[in-house]
Amino acid sequence: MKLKAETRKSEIIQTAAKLFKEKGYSAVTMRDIAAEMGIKAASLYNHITSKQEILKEIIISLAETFTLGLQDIQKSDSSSIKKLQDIVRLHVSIASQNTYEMASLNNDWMHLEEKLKYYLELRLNYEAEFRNIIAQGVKNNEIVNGNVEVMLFSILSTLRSLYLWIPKKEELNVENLSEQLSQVLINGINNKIN
Amino acid sequence: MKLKAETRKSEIIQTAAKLFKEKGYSAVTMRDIAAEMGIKAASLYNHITSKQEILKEIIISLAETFTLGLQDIQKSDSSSIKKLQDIVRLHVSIASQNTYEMASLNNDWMHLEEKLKYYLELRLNYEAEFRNIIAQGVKNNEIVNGNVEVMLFSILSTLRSLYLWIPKKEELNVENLSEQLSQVLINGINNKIN
DNA sequence: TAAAAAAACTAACAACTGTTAGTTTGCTTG
DNA sequence: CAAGCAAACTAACAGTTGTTAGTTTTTTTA
Repeated sequence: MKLKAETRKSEIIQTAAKLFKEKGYSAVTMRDIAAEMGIKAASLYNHITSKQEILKEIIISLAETFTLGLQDIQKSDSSSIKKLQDIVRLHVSIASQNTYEMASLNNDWMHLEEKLKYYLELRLNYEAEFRNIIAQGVKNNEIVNGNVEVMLFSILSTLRSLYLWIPKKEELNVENLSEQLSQVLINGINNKIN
Repeated sequence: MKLKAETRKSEIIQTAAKLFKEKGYSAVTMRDIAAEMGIKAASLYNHITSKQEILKEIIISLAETFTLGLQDIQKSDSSSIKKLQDIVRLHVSIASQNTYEMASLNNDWMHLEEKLKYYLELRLNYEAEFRNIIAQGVKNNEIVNGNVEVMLFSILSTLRSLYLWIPKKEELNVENLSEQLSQVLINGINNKIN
């Protein structure tokens, strides 16, 4: 049946993502993935067409999830600060449910072949929309009149690294972490007494 | 002569680091490195003992540079905020001079073999010292009384990602970028009018 | 329970991997 | 200019890689 095949395929992808996080795409062999599942490498090909397909499925579906999430936020008529808080929550939420896949998205995108161009489009577009939200906030006087690129880079770097850090938190409360992270990213850590 | 051999060896390491940044350690072959230098793979072995040695040299020397830099800052009797500004400058400075090597440090450390344990020690120690500086600032009331782990993670993630972003800046003024980055990381981006 | 479908298996391939051994080239120096 | 040496070369190795073909086992379905 199609449904069961989909299930087995997704098990392979999940297993692969886990190994990709540990050693990177290139260092993981089809035999590694098979061994982790307790089968032989050749058996994988009953469910997938190539190693490359696994990587593509991991990265593209995750990248599209981010893109859709950001579009929703952008459409809303919230304040710029509120939009940034929503973006933080988006990243915490996605990263917490996809810690393995996030590693491939961050570190192995360059090994995409046919889909590389499409991925780069998604990423560039994502960054441009993010930048617009910050720039709009500066115009509004909601956000301090500083270097927009530095703000974008700073926030996005932190959000993109979440997957490395979330697994170490024993109790993960998405709402709580998002709140704390927004606080730090938006208001800084300085205790301005003056 | 010893001096000339050292030079050729460091050329190999630099070439390798550049390729490692593009595709990761595992995806770069000795033949790739050789081709980039216009020689054959076997010739590399007149200067280095293994592929593994190249990675070790890249990562360990960079990690030690960070460790030494942080120790200097820690020793000083500056305020906690000033120490954080110094750490930002340390990272901007090192990252701007080692954009290739930073990629290996961030993404390929798990492929270290004999030196893996030592690397993990250095990293854990670095994070602990960084955490202490923040915690001290909280005690001082210099830093807001929030979640120290979140602050540490947020700042360190940004600093560790600098190598991805610095090459895109046409004009790189270390002092200037450090200043702007400190501003964002420490004071946030919120334009508190109230 | 028999047929069909899904999922595993064995065996093998051609290409590629890091590395070694032995040899040749070309520059430096006495 | 001859000797010595650094640095390149060719050829080859044993192991690993992704993948295919063909076959057998297991599970599902009628």
